[in-house]
Amino acid sequence: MGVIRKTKSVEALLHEFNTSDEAISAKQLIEQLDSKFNKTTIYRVLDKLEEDGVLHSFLGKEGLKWYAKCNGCSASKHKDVHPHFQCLKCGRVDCLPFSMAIPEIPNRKVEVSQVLIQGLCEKCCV
Amino acid sequence: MGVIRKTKSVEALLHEFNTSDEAISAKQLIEQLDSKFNKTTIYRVLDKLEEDGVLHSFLGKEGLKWYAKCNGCSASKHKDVHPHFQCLKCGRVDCLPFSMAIPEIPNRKVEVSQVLIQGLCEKCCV
DNA sequence: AAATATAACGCAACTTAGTTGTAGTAACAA
DNA sequence: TTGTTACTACAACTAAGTTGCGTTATATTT
Repeated sequence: MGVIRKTKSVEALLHEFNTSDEAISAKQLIEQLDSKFNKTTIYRVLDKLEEDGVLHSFLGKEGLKWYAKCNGCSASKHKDVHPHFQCLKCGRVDCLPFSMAIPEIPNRKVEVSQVLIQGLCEKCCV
Repeated sequence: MGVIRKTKSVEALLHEFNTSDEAISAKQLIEQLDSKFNKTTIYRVLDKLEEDGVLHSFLGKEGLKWYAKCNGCSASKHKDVHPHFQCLKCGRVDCLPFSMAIPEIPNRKVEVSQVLIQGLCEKCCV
């Protein structure tokens, strides 16, 4: 399937991701768009956008789900191994612009990988 | 602080981690020891054991919290960069016995890192 | 342009991992 | 054995995310 209809919620969410390169958590989107859309809608649209390969998702600290625009990654072969960076001070998350090599492991089949690096971001480092 | 008193719950939890090298999720421990201990107790003892450097924790898929015995990692300098492997079929999780180099990032301060690799484990690969 | 099919939506109720407050209990030192 | 206080159980809560379903909106067909 995928995103078929161009509805207001789809456009609003895409707009959020187009105005910034940072990752956005589902929680944050729900808070931000609370007056306009129901949280169920937001979760479902995010699911769809991920299925379509428009966004990819990952878990930040405390198990919150984050979404970011897919740049290199296709919907079919979704083997993103670029790390995500979460600032421990301001909470912001972004995708780091390089790949990390995930090693093959004897007798196991690697399918997906997630690297979460935590620390202080540029702004909070000063 | 740390684990001060040798209570039944502390012993029972340590026993679980000593009889296997696999990681165990908080959820699983609560199910397993449900008749013996309250879930609050289990969460609190796990916290303590982690503070003490006896266990380390990380998030698996779906944001569940997993715990595993600390082998190399000291309580003070807790920069584990060994990957964790979660089997997508049977759900089992373990620590992979090698370290991964987490790169330094310009203008950022890396503090902790987490690598979660998902795929098929030895048993489910066949 | 109206009719139709169905994808998408809002709402409310639910699920569940994890947390908090508190009064009672048990570990351990004196 | 007594006193301090760390630890525990219980119940009530929090919050992210999910589910079911009747209604609405999109896009296709006539």
